[in-house]
Amino acid sequence: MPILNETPDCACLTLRGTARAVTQMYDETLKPSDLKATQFSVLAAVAVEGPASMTAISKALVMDRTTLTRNLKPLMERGLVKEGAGAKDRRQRQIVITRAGNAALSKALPLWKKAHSQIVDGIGHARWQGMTRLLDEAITLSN
Amino acid sequence: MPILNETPDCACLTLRGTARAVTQMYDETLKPSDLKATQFSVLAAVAVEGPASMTAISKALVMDRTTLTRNLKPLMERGLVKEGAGAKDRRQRQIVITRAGNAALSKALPLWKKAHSQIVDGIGHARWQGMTRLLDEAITLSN
DNA sequence: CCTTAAATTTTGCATATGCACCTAAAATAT
DNA sequence: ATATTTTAGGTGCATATGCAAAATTTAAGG
Repeated sequence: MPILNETPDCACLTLRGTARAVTQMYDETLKPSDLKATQFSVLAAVAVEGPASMTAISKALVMDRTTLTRNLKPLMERGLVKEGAGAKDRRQRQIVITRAGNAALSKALPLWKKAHSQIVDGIGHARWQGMTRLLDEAITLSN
Repeated sequence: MPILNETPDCACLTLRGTARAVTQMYDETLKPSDLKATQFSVLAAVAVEGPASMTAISKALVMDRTTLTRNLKPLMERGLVKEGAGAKDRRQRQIVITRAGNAALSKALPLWKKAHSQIVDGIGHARWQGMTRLLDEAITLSN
């Protein structure tokens, strides 16, 4: 057995593993809404950011621009979001949520709340706040 | 602007975003070793778990069995891990690290330590311990 | 103007992720 | 001994992720 007994502590491994586990629970809980956790987040971001460019949405999600392009694709095909017309700059695409998108979001919201509570209530709101701060610090330290 | 001003707190979104940011930093730091963060973790797990079955390794990594199958593929093709022979049960595959795999791991280890320190030293060891506990709790709450 | 630089987004390539389903082999039951 | 169930693993399909490079359009410099 070689040198490595320290790697189990790996920050990246731990964070990725937790993200995987939590994502699976969210996916399972959101199943009746036909949205996956990531799709819900993207849809919510489009809803909140209003008509917005790809770059703006990707920044709101702290997600790579090119990843957003592909994550929007299934939502586009299902007609939950669309490309709006009000683009003064012809390079930009103004992404907006559709009526169907809002309906899907409304349907998914109570399921999301259930999944969210399972984590946040389980950990406790105060401790969850602290955890959020730590996660933000980890992001800052990565940049 | 609809109902959702609560979703920015989303546990799943926050955890996934942090995992993405941290992974990118690890990937960048590990670049000279020609290993990505996930590959490093898988390789380290194979090294530590010794000759072990797919299921055993996937459990050690808290990773889906089928995901491990594909994550091992590039490592296999590069000859960093291989299938050993000592399988009494013909269903099982005994995965072992190769000499080249150990060399790659040794080369990557100081880079991993650098990336790890950037997060853990930045946050502080005590607080990182607390964070690890919280992340473990989140996993438990997801099951 | 016109050339070059900058901004916005998409594509090619490669890996990462997991559910549903399939195959094969071993364990158990009858 | 044969049938059933359980266990170990892989495949098909779909999404998720991001770097490098391309395509398009706008802005800036001379």
